[in-house]
Amino acid sequence: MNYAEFQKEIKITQKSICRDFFCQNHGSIRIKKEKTVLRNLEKIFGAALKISNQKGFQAMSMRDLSIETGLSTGAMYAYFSGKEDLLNMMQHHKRTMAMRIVEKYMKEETDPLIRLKTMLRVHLYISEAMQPWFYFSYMEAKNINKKQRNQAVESSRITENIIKEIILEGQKAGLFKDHDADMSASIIKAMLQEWYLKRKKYAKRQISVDRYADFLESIIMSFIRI
Amino acid sequence: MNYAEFQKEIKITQKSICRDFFCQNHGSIRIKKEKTVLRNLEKIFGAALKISNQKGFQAMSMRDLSIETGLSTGAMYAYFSGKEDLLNMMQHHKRTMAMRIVEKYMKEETDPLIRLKTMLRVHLYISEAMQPWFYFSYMEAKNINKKQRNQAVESSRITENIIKEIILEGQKAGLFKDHDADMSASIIKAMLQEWYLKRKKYAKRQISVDRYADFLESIIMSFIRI
DNA sequence: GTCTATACACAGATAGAC
DNA sequence: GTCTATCTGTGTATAGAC
Repeated sequence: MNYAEFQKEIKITQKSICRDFFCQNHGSIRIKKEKTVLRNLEKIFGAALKISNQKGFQAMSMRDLSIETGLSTGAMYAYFSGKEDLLNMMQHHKRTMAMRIVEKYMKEETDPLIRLKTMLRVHLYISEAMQPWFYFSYMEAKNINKKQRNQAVESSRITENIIKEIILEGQKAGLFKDHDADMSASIIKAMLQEWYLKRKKYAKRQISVDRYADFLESIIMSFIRI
Repeated sequence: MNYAEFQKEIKITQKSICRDFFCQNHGSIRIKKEKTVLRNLEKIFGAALKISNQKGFQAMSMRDLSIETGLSTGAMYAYFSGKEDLLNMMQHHKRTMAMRIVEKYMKEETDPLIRLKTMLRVHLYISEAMQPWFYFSYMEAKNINKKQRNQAVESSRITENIIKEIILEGQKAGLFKDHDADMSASIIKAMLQEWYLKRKKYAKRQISVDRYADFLESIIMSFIRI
């Protein structure tokens, strides 16, 4: 699998993300015409990600957002009940989107070695397709409410546990070295996060997500495999 | 070298950090009595790091800072000219402190293998001794002014280049595998950052900086050494 | 040196016209 | 559905007493 294939299969676009969001949240959105909602949600999410990822969500004013979207501040409140609500909505949505895709792909394999390799690629490719969302989610995690934060911590723990379980299976099967599985999983997750946190740096150096994935795979294999 | 030894040799304390700061900045601080300045700078920096690292620098109000330090808002403005100034001061100071220590240690060795190992430990140990500063510096990097940001990018580039140069030397000496040195350096830096970015997680799991250093060394050696 | 009181700019949010 | 106008709270920063 490479990124182009992944994209073709999943088709994560701004529009699909918004459609998905509308299906799950049409209760709390005052506007009812789907086409209008999609058009404006795309503007709002896009603008919020752009401004927040430049200077932080707290530093983004509703006026900033209004200018960037081309909507009035009044109009925006038809799509969310307040600034904090927008933040929580976005955090929640990123999580559910990402989790759903991971689960779909991870169910298909059983061999630990292939599972590990697949897992690496799926995570990298999702974070690439939704890079602004992942960056946002990471940098703004401090500001969300307790309930959401617990969910975020839980979700991150799950990701790490998936990696850990694969490593343990590999060790049991005699394929992997006897490293501390907890620590290995942590480090691997850090290397995955590096991709979306420093994406600009890699773009400047013209390193594609596929090349990054290949490199990661090679170094992880060299320290984890017997 | 372990962390206890490092600490004994360097003695990085909040007080030493503030004394150091005062020596370099007494021009821009209105108060002149050193003892008073040190006492209050320690309060201000401590409080600013605590609150910012909880909810972000932008979200921290001067009133918050005033309550946490026990100083009035008026009094604080005797130590910096505005909130933005405080941020830039802190960013600048973290950089110079860290850089100075790294340079001191890195000049002592020539063998690439030992240089790499030393470099790992020195970086981890500095970031441990100044963890709130490192976390702050990373998370608030977006908000600083252009001049400071360029310095920050430059400083980060230098760190990465030091690692890269060591790897290239090791390859030339026939000690290291022929991996892409740029990528390897990036990944190693990411693993170093992981320590201070997720320090709470490791504290909860009772993993010390020494154990983390040992683990990092072992996995880096296993993928980098021939 | 430090405090209290306050200026005044700007934030988020809403009401009501269109 | 969207806009304009505006309310009200909170933010940073300062002036002047002590």
